[in-house]
Amino acid sequence: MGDQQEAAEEMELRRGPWTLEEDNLLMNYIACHGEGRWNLLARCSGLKRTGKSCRLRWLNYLKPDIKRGNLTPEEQLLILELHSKWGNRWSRIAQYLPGRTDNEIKNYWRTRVQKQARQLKVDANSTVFRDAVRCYWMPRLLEKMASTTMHQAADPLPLHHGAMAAASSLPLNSHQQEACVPGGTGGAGNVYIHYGPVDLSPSTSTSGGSTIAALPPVPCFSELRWDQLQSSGELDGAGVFDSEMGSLDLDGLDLGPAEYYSDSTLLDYLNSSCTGSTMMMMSGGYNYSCGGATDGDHGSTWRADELCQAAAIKIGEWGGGI
DNA sequence: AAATCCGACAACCGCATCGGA
DNA sequence: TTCCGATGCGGTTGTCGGATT
Repeated sequence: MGDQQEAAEEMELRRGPWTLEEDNLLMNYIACHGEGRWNLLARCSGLKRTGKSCRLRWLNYLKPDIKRGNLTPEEQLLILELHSKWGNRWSRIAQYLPGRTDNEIKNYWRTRVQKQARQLKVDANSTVFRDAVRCYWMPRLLEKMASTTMHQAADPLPLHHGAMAAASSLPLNSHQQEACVPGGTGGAGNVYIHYGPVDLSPSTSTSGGSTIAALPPVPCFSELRWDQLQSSGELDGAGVFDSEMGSLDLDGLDLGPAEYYSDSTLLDYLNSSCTGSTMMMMSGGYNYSCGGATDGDHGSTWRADELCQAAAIKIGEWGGGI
């Protein structure tokens, strides 16, 4: 009898895509009772779903601060960097991309990044592919970011003010709030500004305060948790965003000497030993400086457009469009 | 115009971990 | 200390819509 009843209840459980009515039920219940206790929620809300399903639907789709739309080049860059460090730790990576879910990041990796690896006929976790990402994909993303920034700089609309206001109104979870106040490193560098698919209407500028207004206009990186990573020591110097200076220093993005971009095949380059270089992108001129890190000498310097042009050529030779 | 392919993403499943009794 | 339910995480599958043939 008990088994039959359980089986009958099992039969009633809904699966597959959520309907608008189910979404409304779930949102209303959470609005009244808050998140958590998912099994209780599933029983009491009238939803014929498992607690797991309710939790997933809320976290991945219904939660108000979920960000919609394509991943920005900045977000892609951060995913590549963090994945190279942590592997498939999707939830951990997601902590550093506000509004993005682990599921979304995982899907991005599987559909975009692994696709590139397949086209190149290498394993996505192989050293060769990781080096290819660092040497060619990341510069390409940086190029996109640079062009976006320059475009925004040329835009007469006061984008920054609207975005700052939007940022000030966006809630942070407890973990993120903690990260906003790293001990002993106060100052403007610890204030997060949200750019991207948020309401950029200047009319929304209500608060934000003088602290935000005093920030330098460095729109592309500010949304991400570079300084959270820096303050927590997570990157161990592998990627540091200096909010005050407005510069990004990605140690380990080994670009190698200039002749590699013209004279060598990519495989020759990847097979060569050129580790430990430092790549630095300055917010003003977008210059990359490359060279051996052992002596602290950054060597020769190229402009971003030159470098990315070379990278794009190499990517084209490989037949791997980004 | 119809059929097929393919990419993107939502959703499910199994396992691991955590925390309270 | 052990058990068990709740929750979290990562891998995988299913579905849908746009692109291509």
